[in-house]
Amino acid sequence: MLDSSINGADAPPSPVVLSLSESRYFRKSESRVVAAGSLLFVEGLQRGRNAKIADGSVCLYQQTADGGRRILDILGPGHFVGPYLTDLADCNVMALTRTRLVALDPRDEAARMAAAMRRMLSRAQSHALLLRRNSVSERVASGLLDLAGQFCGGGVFEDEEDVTFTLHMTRADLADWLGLTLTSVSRGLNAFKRAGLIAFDHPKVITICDRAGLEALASGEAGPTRKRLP
Amino acid sequence: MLDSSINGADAPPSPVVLSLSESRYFRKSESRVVAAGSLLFVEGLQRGRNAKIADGSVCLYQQTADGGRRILDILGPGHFVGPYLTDLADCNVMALTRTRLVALDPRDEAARMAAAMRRMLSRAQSHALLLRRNSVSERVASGLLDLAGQFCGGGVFEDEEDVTFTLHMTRADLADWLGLTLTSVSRGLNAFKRAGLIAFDHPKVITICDRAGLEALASGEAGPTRKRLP
DNA sequence: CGCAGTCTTGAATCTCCTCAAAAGGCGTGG
DNA sequence: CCACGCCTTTTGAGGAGATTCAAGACTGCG
Repeated sequence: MLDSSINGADAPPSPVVLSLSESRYFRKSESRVVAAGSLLFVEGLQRGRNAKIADGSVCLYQQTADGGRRILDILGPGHFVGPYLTDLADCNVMALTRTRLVALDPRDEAARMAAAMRRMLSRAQSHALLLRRNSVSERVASGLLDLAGQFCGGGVFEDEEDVTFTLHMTRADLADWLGLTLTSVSRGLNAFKRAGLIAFDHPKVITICDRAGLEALASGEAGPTRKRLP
Repeated sequence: MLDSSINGADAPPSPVVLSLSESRYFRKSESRVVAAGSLLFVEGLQRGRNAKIADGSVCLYQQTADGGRRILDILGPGHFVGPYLTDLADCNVMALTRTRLVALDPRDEAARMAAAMRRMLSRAQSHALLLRRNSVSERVASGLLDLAGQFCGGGVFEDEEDVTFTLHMTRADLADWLGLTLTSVSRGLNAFKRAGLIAFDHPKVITICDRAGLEALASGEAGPTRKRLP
């Protein structure tokens, strides 16, 4: 699913496995392009360097015993990856597309990592809250808004114009992240499309047309189909 | 729900709201008993002290706009509470029973908080993984095992003997935490009881009889009722 | 062009939720 | 001490929504 999902114009034939602990690949103040589908960190790797995502997209996942993958989070530019994340709960990080990482200044690495940890904790709690709600619409809408906020080009995401971004993942990955099935995600996206909330011709290029409507669905306002606590 | 759920033998008539930022209530190397249902931190309180739970039970929750509560986590002895948690995502901490807190030695507070943050991030990710699985059995089994590990008396939880612990929360709180409804939790618990996995006469005192069986259900092995990725 | 993987869509099943009512626990007050 | 009321818990019947199974369209690539 995740492997070979993106078609880089000049991507190397085999994915480049890049371990940040190998300094020849990654030195201070050096940036390096990582091919799509490549593992940034191999499982159990203790040593390594923390780095900031400059461009591209990365997913934080967990390998299960039966060979399946559990996507915990999708991280775009501005997020930090590295041992501070992967050391904890035997998580791995994988690039979903061509991703450029930049090293951190060792002088303020500690402070950056503390802030990144707080940010990731907040994201994990928000995601847990999202998964608590059972509705497909809420989950898909929330996921789209999260991705739009991360990949909407400049990062402003303020004006009322429609924002377009590319999904660096398949429907199956999206379903994995949102705790749904492939078919449910597809149905949800197409329902939003029919309702005029979003638009897409190519399945991977999504345009958000009615952001307010999506936010209403994401917060469970319009149509609390199922349970809601008083 | 959360309020006045526990009947302390000599609990004060009205819950004691205890803010750790008030040094007269909480000074270094001083421990204090907190009555059930009392708020440890009021919403938005920025200042305060981090502390370790010595005894009792505490829940980390989020207040929603419509007045509802969303329980993010249940924390027992050994966990740390304080601004490091509540500052992040407008979370609150509330005692579920008589809880004793102890202050931290300021010399190693920073290291303790970093470790506590990692631990909470790991827990949040695990909980998100749990909520991704839709089955009632998996969620209830996982929740019981988590609570048993936290409140099983000594903390060993290794021997094959049955372990008994008290639920410091109602079925509704459990359902809130696990992303289910009250009735589903009750059904799940009674199904486990009928199956001989657990036992309880009093609804709040649970005995785990077949831990291996619970773990099998928690991991989704026995009876993947719904979706499972290949 | 054909193939493999991805995406869409349909129909049937099944789980969980909603609504509802009854039983049990707990503290209060007579 | 027992009755009463409040809250919690249990259990039933019904229905809505998601999943499962399955087949067909689309994209990208060799």
